Amino acid sequence: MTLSQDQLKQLSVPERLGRVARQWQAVADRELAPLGLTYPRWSAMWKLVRIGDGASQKQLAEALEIELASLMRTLAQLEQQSLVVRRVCPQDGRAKRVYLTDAGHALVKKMEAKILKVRRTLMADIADEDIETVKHVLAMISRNASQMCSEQKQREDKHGGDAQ
Amino acid sequence: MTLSQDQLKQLSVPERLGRVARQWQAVADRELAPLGLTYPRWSAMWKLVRIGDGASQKQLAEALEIELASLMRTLAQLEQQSLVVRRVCPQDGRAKRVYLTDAGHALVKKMEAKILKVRRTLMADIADEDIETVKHVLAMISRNASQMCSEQKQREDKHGGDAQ
DNA sequence: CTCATTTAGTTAGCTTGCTAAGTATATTAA
DNA sequence: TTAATATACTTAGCAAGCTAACTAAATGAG
Repeated sequence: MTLSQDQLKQLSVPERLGRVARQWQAVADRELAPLGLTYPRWSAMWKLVRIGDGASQKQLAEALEIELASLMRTLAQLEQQSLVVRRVCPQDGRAKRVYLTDAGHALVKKMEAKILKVRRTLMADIADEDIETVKHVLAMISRNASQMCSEQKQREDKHGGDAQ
Repeated sequence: MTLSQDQLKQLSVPERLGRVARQWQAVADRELAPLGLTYPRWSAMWKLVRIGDGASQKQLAEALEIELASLMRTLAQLEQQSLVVRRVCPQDGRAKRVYLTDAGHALVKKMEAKILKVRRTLMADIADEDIETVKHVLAMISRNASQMCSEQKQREDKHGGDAQ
């Protein structure tokens, strides 16, 4: 797990992203484990509070930037732990709204300090303006990736779609 | 897959890391798919060439920054595709050295252009000094995470190890 | 030399991301 | 109204990271 400066230098940016993301997740996971939560579970609850209790599964998935299908399992687990409930939306019979239970709300309160602690520790000694630069660069990469991705899809449609 | 600037702003740094890493990997995966390769497979071959054909599995895993156990599956697949072979090291009967086959070498040559294309595209319009900043910040986070991780482990050992 | 410890590799099984395919409800067009 | 399409959810199964537990070879202490 320990990663020397030299080792890190040999990795290109994209490789480092995945590596550091995994590392961050592992640390957070370990910190939140005593509450009986894993990274995807608490992050779903945390995000739900931020976008508003009662959001639809679809909205929550979008906010978390994961596929709806990926969210299903996590919500099922949280529901089984009686931390959230899903109820059909009265306005739209297809949609289901997600609500924290009382136990869920209580747990979110306990989570908060730990999440902030992890974030503060991992970001220690990093200048604010450097963080802004990182955010900016990540946004650029993300945009470039989205663009390249749609170009790739077009290409595939061309080749698969018409067999000229 | 498309990610608006606004959406991205709502994600905190660690969340963005995972998100962007997954995006990068998806794009690269799609680009390399015509060669019959997935991200972990070509990146193992690519790294093997860079650290030297004939490195041990252990060394390769370290260079890739993944666990040896995670590498096993990938190497087994590559071996089945006849792109690499694993042979017991004559100097150390425990270790196995990994070598590219002729087909493996040929494929690496084909990969190169595509990998560089992806990297160039995703990094387009990003200033070199900003990239340096990103590398630096990622290294800091990584170090902070390693440190926090070992503290967490110590805590666990304390609690589990001796029941004082 | 012999036994204990370390190290490299391996297997098995978990997690959580993904895509693809299916169902039920809403919406739109004819 | 009815049929076609779109949307929200769901299920099933794949991919590749991880840890834990095991084997076999090497190393080191006595």
